[in-house]
Amino acid sequence: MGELEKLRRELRSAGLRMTPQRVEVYREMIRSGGHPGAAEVHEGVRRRLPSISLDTVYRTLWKLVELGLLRPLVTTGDRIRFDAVLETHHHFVCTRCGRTIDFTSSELDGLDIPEAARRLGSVRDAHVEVRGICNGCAGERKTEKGERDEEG
Amino acid sequence: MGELEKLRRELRSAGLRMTPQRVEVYREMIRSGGHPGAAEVHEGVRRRLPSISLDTVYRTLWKLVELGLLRPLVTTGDRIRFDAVLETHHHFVCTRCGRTIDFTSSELDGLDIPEAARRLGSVRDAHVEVRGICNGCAGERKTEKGERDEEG
DNA sequence: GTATAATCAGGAATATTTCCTATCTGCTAA
DNA sequence: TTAGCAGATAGGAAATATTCCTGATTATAC
Repeated sequence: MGELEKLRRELRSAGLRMTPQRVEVYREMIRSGGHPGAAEVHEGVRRRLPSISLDTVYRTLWKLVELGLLRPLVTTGDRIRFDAVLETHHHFVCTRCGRTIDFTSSELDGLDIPEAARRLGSVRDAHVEVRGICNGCAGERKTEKGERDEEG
Repeated sequence: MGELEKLRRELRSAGLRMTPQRVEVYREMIRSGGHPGAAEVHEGVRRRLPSISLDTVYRTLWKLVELGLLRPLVTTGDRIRFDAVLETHHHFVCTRCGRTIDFTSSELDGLDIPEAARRLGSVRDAHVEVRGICNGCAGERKTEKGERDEEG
């Protein structure tokens, strides 16, 4: 299914409108492939919708999270970053620099959700968050805390 | 091992000092049992160290994250929340209200980390994040976005 | 004990995120 | 196809969380 169809379907089933702003924010998230923050998304979408406001970007991003199309990441303290939920993937989070790196794993997909979790609500999906020190940080001897910000 | 011993060990091996502020911030995190933000921790610690500054609380929380003793949560947009990494537990995150609920699962503990993740750096731990709609939100028909804030 | 590098308190500064509201628009039903 | 309306947007203002800066203090190794 095309990604826009997915968007259309989710918006529809939630009784929300398919506006150009919503379409472009979602497309920008997919196109970026990474974990952009609201400001990056705003900048990207402006190329197509020059007058879109930052507030709309924020509202839209959170709305898409609610619809399950995006996922906010573990915070790194600098800003909120988002991740497009496309095929299943998992995250390696570096506790030193805060970078979140995607990886895939067929073993981890299809992980079955234990009863203890299902009891808490209706489950939509699950993913694994692995924490540790990334190779980049392990290499450089000293990493200032200020670098928590960076992310690819 | 006592939690304070763990703190002492981690601080030591990182060449950091064991200050009363660090001890109390960590103890407060453990005592809270939940997912407090910096302001709550500050308030709690003040009972024992009335003059501790909010800035110190922030610095200490991030330092403890770096040491692997705390974990920042998936953001909900309002503030950064932290989780003490004690016995292994996992998270159910409600995409509607943003609440993060702990659950335990012996099946999910001891999940083995795939090569694809180990390649990215030195792994410390892993946990599963299940997403869906919590029972609370499923009950109330309408949930305003503003409620993303709340958390127990 | 003492030297010394690290940490602290407090307030100021920054930046991100959200709020407000008049205006506009996508969607549905006729 | 079009009218009507609930819902969405823009733009700037406001709130709030987070970090930075400095002189003073403190924990630890020796």
